[in-house]
Amino acid sequence: MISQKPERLFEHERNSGAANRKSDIRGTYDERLNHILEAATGLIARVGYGRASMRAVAREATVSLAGLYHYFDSKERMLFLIQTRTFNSLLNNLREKLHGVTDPIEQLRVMVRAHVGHFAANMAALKVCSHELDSLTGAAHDEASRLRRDYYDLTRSIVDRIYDAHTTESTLDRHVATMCLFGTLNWLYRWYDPKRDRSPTTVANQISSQFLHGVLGVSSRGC
Amino acid sequence: MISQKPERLFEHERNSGAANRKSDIRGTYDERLNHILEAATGLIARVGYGRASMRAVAREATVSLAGLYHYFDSKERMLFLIQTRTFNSLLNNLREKLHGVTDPIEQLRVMVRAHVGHFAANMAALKVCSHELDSLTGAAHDEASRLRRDYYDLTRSIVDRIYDAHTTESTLDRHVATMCLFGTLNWLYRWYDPKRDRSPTTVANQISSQFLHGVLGVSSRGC
DNA sequence: AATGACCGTATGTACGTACGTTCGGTTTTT
DNA sequence: AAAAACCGAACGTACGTACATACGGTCATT
Repeated sequence: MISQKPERLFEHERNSGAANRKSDIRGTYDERLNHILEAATGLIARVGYGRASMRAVAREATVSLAGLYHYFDSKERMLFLIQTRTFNSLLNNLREKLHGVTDPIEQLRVMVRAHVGHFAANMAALKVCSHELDSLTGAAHDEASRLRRDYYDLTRSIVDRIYDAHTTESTLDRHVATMCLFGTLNWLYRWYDPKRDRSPTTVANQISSQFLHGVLGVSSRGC
Repeated sequence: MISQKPERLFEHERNSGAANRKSDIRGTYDERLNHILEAATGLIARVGYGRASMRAVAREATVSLAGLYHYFDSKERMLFLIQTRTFNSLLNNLREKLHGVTDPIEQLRVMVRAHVGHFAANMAALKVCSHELDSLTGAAHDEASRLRRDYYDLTRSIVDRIYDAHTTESTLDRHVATMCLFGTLNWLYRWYDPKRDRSPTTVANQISSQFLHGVLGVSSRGC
């Protein structure tokens, strides 16, 4: 675990107990942190992490430059928080949607649908996570990688089950197949605009269908 | 067209005619420019365009900082040259390999093989082209986009022919299908290491097989 | 009920640094 | 001697971060 600053997130609520707080027009600590992170996410998605200066983030979030450093002690930690939150919500969302689904093929459809849906609802965040993978260093990079790895493992286990259940013998490498899927999904931010293009569900259906036929069709059993 | 500095590239060769040049241990103008661009490409691929300082590029290319500006008048133009050259060689290579191939399915196999092969031989350059798409601005950005667009159009025309020849009616969006393929290909730089993993040919075969089965299998005709 | 120590939140300002670029000059090549 | 190639040193700027400070609440003590 990494922690060195307030960032209590969900630890002891201030003004604890009383639901009616008179002060604090701007909301709780977490709400304000969220607001800042959302502003930062949008800006980074637009201009990239390197070119997103803390001054610009502050302007975007209507906070003073120094005020930012009350919520995180460095720019890199800000990016870390963005990535961590996004990946956690991606993972939790997927685990939840997967609950009760047993057919591997349906599991994959659920996974793709969840991912595309999550993308459509959080384009900026997913763009940042896809594009700024290596902007973190040291322990922060490791922890973010661990989260990404969890997401991969979960998806990979679905792919494995599909192979095991439907394929007699196959020349396809499962890692390659999984990475192809991730490529398709992580590249979305380069071209897909849910507002302009077909609906997330439609796109998700096409992606899973193509992937499933691609993987199953290549096996010696045909369709 | 964009040009405003020497960058003669292939214009009047100096030392023309004589193959035996006594001077110039360091080679012709183009050779030295290439050397610098290659050094820059490697560095940018490693640390990203934003963090690749001109000082570091100069060090990497064993040129003085000011010496760089003899070859291009700005950092952005350096990136532009890298992207332009890579895309041009990608396109020319593909057009050449496609020559004489008429079967659309074989055309797609050729395209994927060419791309993966080109990637394996120029990992750093393709990484830079995939990752720093939007680091160019203005006219340079437009011209790079145009090249990318040409590459897309060429691939898209193959996909179209596949659909037209082998599909009676299909619910699949051709643009989506093409972008999925590009996602798979452009994401290679995130995970594929030809030295460690399976050979480029093997990976290319798997990618094209999956894609073809994915696209054809979904059509109502089955396999 | 009033006091005062304390904490969370927020700000303005300044520091040091690293960056892209330029300039004037020197060396090398033709 | 002219031109091309190259360089050291500097300039201006924009950045991340640190510092000193201020305001408003909370709460134990008086």
